[in-house]
Amino acid sequence: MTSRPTSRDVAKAAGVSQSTVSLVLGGKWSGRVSPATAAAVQDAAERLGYRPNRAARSLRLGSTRTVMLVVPTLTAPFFGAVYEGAARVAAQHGFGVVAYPWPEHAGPADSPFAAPHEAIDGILASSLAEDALSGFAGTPVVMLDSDPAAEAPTVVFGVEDGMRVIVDHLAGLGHRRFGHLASSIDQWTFHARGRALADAVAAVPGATLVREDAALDVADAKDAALRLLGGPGRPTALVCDDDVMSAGAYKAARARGLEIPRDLSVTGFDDVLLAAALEPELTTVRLPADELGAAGMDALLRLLEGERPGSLSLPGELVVRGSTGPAAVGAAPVHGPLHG
Amino acid sequence: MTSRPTSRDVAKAAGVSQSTVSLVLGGKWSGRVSPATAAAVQDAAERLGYRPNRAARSLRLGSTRTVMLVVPTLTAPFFGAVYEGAARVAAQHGFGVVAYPWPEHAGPADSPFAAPHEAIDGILASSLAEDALSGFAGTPVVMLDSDPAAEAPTVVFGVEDGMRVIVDHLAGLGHRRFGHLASSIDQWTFHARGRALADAVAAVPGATLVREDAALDVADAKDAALRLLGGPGRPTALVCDDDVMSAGAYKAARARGLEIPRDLSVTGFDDVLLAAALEPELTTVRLPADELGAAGMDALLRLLEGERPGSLSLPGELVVRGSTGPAAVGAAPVHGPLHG
DNA sequence: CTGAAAGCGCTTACAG
DNA sequence: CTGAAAGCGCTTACAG
Repeated sequence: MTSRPTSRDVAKAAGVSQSTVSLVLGGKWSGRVSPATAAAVQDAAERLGYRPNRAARSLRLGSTRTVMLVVPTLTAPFFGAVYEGAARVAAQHGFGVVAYPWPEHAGPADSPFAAPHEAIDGILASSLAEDALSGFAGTPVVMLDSDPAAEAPTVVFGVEDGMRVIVDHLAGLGHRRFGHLASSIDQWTFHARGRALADAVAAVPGATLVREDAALDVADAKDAALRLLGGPGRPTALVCDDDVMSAGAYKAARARGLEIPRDLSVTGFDDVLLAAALEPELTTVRLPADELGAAGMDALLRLLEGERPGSLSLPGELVVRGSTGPAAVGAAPVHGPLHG
Repeated sequence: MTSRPTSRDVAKAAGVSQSTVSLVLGGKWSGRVSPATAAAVQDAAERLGYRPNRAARSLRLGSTRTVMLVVPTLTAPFFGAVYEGAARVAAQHGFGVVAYPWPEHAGPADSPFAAPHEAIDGILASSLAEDALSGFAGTPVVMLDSDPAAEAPTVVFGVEDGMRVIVDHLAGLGHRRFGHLASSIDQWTFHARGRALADAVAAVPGATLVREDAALDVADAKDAALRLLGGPGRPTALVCDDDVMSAGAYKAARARGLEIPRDLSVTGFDDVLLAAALEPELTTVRLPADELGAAGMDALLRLLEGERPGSLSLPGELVVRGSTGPAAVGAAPVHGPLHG
């Protein structure tokens, strides 16, 4: 046999009909096919190396067993990990995952979905605005890392807890003057981080917070950090929205002649490769991106089966490395609340 | 009409047969359908928002218009860029791309391909050993970033030129004692880099080269760099196989009290995010990963059309930043060839 | 417990 | 220049 065997070939080999093959191989034979026949079918299928034709099945069933993962970019290691987690779970259920990078600046108009829209059963969307998917009404969707108040089921990180833990850590080291190196990207997670940080700092007696916004790249973050470190009463701790921004903070510190962590503590968020590559290594909150993808795919699969999955929040974990240390007593002893 | 329109619906709306719709929409109507009829069909299709059902087309045609991209990991930003380049070109031809991360340690046995094998037309494999795809005899394949001597068409980077340019740059700065921080990963590109570096150094009169191997992570690279910098007559320039390894070299330098680039020059390879995040910023060779993906997909698409695409080499580009500088005269003036 | 038949939506010879 | 028909490989009522 030169070409791939079909269910008809299996039927012939097992001496049964095509329907019986379908029943047995689809696992729906209990009480409908005799065990002996079922065994014969399974044996024949294995012998011939039979694998069902997905196109035929899709056509018949009206579903493609393919879901689309929409991410801002695949170039950030974070989203690569989301994909891997999602694809792992999908594969266990016989689903494939097609990734679609959707850059922030692309509107629904120039959507890259034109083609694939037809060929998917559902959408997993990560770190997108709620209305970005407006063209997809009717397609089941699960939102990752975005506003849990949305209609669709969501899976997010507990960024609020993450920020709280960072502030606790820094406050415990004696820091009271905080700077927030904030992402200017309009995404739920960054809004949430900003709010959580402000709340956490407000809960520390005598603590202050100043904030500068920057794009998610090293150069821009450096400029913003420079501003943060410029004035009198400069922060003794810089809380960054993201590890990449921390790299900018490091550069600004060096430019100002500040040594980390002696003169300045810096924290990140995400714990990507960068965190361990920096010198000193970065204290940050580890966000399990692959678990985000896996949990999201799990929810989407449930949704496709008619269930109504609830929303979920995955905890981050503080990883203390070398970039945080005791607040230098008397460092930059200008205005701003004093403390012992 | 509540469900998606089919070609039959379009036919009815345009007052023609299904065959005519297929001919017109498939662009095969020149001289077979009158322009007026064709226009009517196109109009009806647009009005109804008709989009062909891919499953049905796949079943009929026996091809899925889906290709698989196999990469070692999607967590490295490099491979994310390869995917984006490949997916862009594929989309222009109505093809989808499914990514499959295939970790180095996974043998053909525990291949994740079990399921998707059936549903793809071709394979784009990046940075894999030639025999990794042995289970896929018969499926058209294009190899990326791997041995051009393979049977399959390949697209690679001109790593030899890249190494040569690095050595020229360093030699021009007066360096003669080179250290090679080499990747221990068994991939063509690293073997090629190693050979090219050795050749280039051999072409510099009076130059020497020592080598240490390490895994592609910061900590392991640091240890190897420490060994390289340990002995007498230590290298004045460290050539790293990869930007990540350079981060390890930086740490080793600091641990040894060497300042970059005053006491030690360091170069990377790839030019990923990390290169600009390090302090000082890294001199490295930029490898256009998205172009690799795009060129590879282009070749694969040709292959699927029956052409026989040739192999291709994409040039890298030296990006000089702050990590390289003049060799300190008299630095570590021990044995090893002397020079003015 | 098992089989014959219909049909998912397309494309492509084939007949007119 | 246009249409009727066949068939890709499945799954699922339906009949026995």
